[in-house]
This record gives sequence, C-alpha cells and structure tokens, in this order.
Amino acid sequence: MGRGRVQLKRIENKISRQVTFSKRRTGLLKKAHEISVLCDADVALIVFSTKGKLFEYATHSSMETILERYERYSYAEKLLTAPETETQASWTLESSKLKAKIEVLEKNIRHYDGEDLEQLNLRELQNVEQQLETALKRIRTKKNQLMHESISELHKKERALQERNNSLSKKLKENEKTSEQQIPMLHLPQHPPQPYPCSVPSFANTSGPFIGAAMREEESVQVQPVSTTMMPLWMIRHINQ
Amino acid sequence: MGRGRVQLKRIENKISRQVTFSKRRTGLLKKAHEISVLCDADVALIVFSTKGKLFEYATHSSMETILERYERYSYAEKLLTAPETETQASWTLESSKLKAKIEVLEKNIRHYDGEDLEQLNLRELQNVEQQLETALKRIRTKKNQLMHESISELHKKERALQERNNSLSKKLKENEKTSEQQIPMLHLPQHPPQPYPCSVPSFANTSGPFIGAAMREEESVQVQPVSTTMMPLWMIRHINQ
DNA sequence: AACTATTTATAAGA
DNA sequence: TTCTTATAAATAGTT
Repeated sequence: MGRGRVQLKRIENKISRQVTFSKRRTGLLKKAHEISVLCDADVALIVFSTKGKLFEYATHSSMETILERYERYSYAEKLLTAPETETQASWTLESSKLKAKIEVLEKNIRHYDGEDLEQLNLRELQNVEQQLETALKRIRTKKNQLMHESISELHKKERALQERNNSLSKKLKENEKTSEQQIPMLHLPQHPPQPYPCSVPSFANTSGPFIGAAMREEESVQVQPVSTTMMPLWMIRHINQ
Repeated sequence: MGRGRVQLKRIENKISRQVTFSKRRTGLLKKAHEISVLCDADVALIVFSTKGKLFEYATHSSMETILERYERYSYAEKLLTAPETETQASWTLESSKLKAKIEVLEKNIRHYDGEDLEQLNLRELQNVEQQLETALKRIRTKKNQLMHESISELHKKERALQERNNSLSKKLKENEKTSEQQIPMLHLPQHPPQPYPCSVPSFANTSGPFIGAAMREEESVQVQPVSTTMMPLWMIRHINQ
C-alpha cells in the first residue's frame, strides 16, 4: 500500500525508518482500536520505539486490567517458570500478617512497660510481674558483670600509666643530674596513685541507688576495692544519678 | 477497505463479528510484526476475543520482557496516580520495612525478658533496668487495686450470705417450736463466721512471696482484715504458689 | 504535514 | 474456515 513494495526487513535509513514508524504506529493503534470496538475484544498494545519511547493502546478496561488478565490466563505456565512473580493478593496477605504480628508485639511491650494493663486479669498480671522480676535479675547480673569488667580494665590501665609515670620521673631525675638545664619536676606521690588531677568518687564506697539496686537481689558478688580509677564520664554520671 | 464502508461500532451479527474478528486479528498481528521488523520496535500485542480466547504477539524479546519493561517505564506515573496498585518493588519495600520493625520489637522484648543482653552497654542496661522497675511498680499497683476490689466484693458476698444464714436459722428455730417434727439444726457460730466447711487460708495473714512482692515497693495500702472468704480457686492457687 | 499512486486489508459473497 | 473479488484504507515515496 504505497508507491512501491516494501521488503519485510529493517529500514536502514534512519529518517525513513522514523517516518515509517510514525505512520504505521498510527495505523496500528487505529486498527487495534477498531477491532476492539467492532468485535468487542479486549486489546492491549505496547510499542517501544528504537529510541525507547513508549506508545500504548488499551481497551477501556485499562492496561492494568488486561495485563492482569493476561497474567491470570498464563498463570499455570508461570507457576512453573517464574514463582517469584507473586500476585498483589499474596502481598496483601503477607502485609497484614506482618502488621498483626507487630500489633501483638507492641501490646506485649506496652505490658512490659506497665502500660495498658486494664485488659489483664490478676493471673496475667501475676505472669507479667514474674517475667519482669526474672528479667530484672538477669539484667542486674549482666550489669554487674559489665561493671566488674570495666573496673578490671581500668585497673589495668591505671597500673600501666602508673608504671609509665614512674619510669618517666626516674628518667627525669637522671636527666637533672647529668644536664645543666633545669626542668621543673612533676610531683608524683607513690601512694595513693593520682595520675590525673581529676576528682573521681571512689567506686567501692559509692552507695548510691545505682549500686544498691544492682546488688539488692543478686547473689553477692565480690567487689574489688578500687582506690582511684579513670572512669569515663558517662559512667560517673550513671553512678551519681 | 472492502466492498462497503464500516461504521466504527460493535457488529451486532454474531457470525459477522466472529469473521471480522478473525480477519482483522490476522491483519493486526501482521502489522504489529511488520512495524517491529521494519522500524526495529519492541511490540507486545494482547487480544482477548469476546469469548475470552487469548491471542498474542510479541517481538522476539518475549512478552515477559516487554511487560516488565512497560512496568518499569510507567513506574513513576503509577506511584503518583494509583498508590493502591502497587508494584512488586514497593511491596517488597513495605515488607522489609515491616520485617525490620518486627525485628526491633522482638529484640526489645528479648531485652525486657532479660535475654540477649550481650550487645547492650552499661548505659543501655541501666535504661532497661529503670524501665523494668517502673513497669514492675505499675503492675504491682494494678495488682493491688485488683485484689482489693476482689476482697471488697467477697466481703459483700460474705455479709449477704451471713445474713441469709442468720435469717434461715431463725426461721428454723421458730419452726421447731411450732411443728411436732424434729429437724436437726445446723450449728452456726456467729463469730468467726464459717459459712462453708472449706478451709481457706486467712488472707490478711498470708505472708507468702506473692503478697510480699506485691507490697514490697508500694506505698503502704490499708489491707482490710478478712477473717474468712470464699476466694475463687485460681486466686488461692496464686497466693499459695 | 500534505499529496497521491499504489499496495494492502478486508467486507461480502461463495 | 478459506477463497474470491470489489473496494476501502493504509501508506511509500514525493513535495
């Protein structure tokens, strides 16, 4: 249908190809529309140009609907070939399951926070109480363990620094003897050690609510006496709060 | 293109419609193929007949590929126009968000259960401990409230039954005087009242771990002395456990 | 984008 | 369905 016959092969001339695409595209869309109206058919047509531009036609029942129908139609095949293409229904299902789970978990947490207790009866309150007591015991044990680890760690550091201080002051004294130059010496009392002029409350004697709470319900733990430590600031804050 | 003009409207004659569908369908598929070859375009064509039969054409790159490309292409639009028609990607996203939330909640609960404490530092342990203590206080308050309500309720019932007993025994005595027949009288000491031969431990004197725990950290609550009650079995079980 | 010679598609009939 | 054929429609090449 035109001035000359066309061979069914890619048109090499870019301009010609573009023009032909434009003309035939219009025709194709028109024919798609015609068959859908004349013959009461559901039609979906998708065309990507060489450049990647999209043209589409779909019967009034909309592209999505037709594509879904297509998916459904070829469902059996796809189950065998592509189980990863799940339907919206299964996603919705999974979503609501997850949401339900979240609701339960949040309710539990509210109970653990001592909130939202109206719905609980005495037996349930009793259960939650028991659980909280057990948890509290475990947490306090863990906390004690952690603090003791901290303390040993700090002890170690303290000793190392003390040794370093000692050796430094020793060297300094030797230097004083040999060199003509006078370097002012740092006063370093040997006992009790005081590596830095930072006032830190003695840990072993602290009887604030923190330690008190930590020890109250525990099997007694041996607390190593600590004379002075280089405790990090956040730890001090906790002890004194 | 035929012996007569055709109006663009549904062909009412079923046979004609079917014939036309068959002819035009062939033509449409042919033209789809032609444009794809001549113009190097990606084409997907889906046609459902009135009866629901499927006919399809797709460029060599296969129907699935083109439909995926289509989904990808119209992703942005869909997000704006139809958030309810979500794509698999967004479902996957929502799903993983929900799963992440569940993970966090479960971790929290494990901490509240005193488990899985390895990852927590001292500061975090301190927080959990505080939270648990608060929760425990609230729970014990709630439990006390519930128990006092129970007790008043039982008191009320006890008094009512006692009155009923008194009036019954009074009537019985009167009957004895008037009637010739001897009816054995039920022994009902007035103090302490003992409506049923059911041995129930006195509530006020119970010093088991249950009450002890309930009272330990609370503002002192006035416990009304209860001589004898008709406590439900489940309550007794809790007190004695 | 419009024109038009020609090819192609297809309606109607068999 | 398929073939035939007259004719409408599409479109290749040109302007």
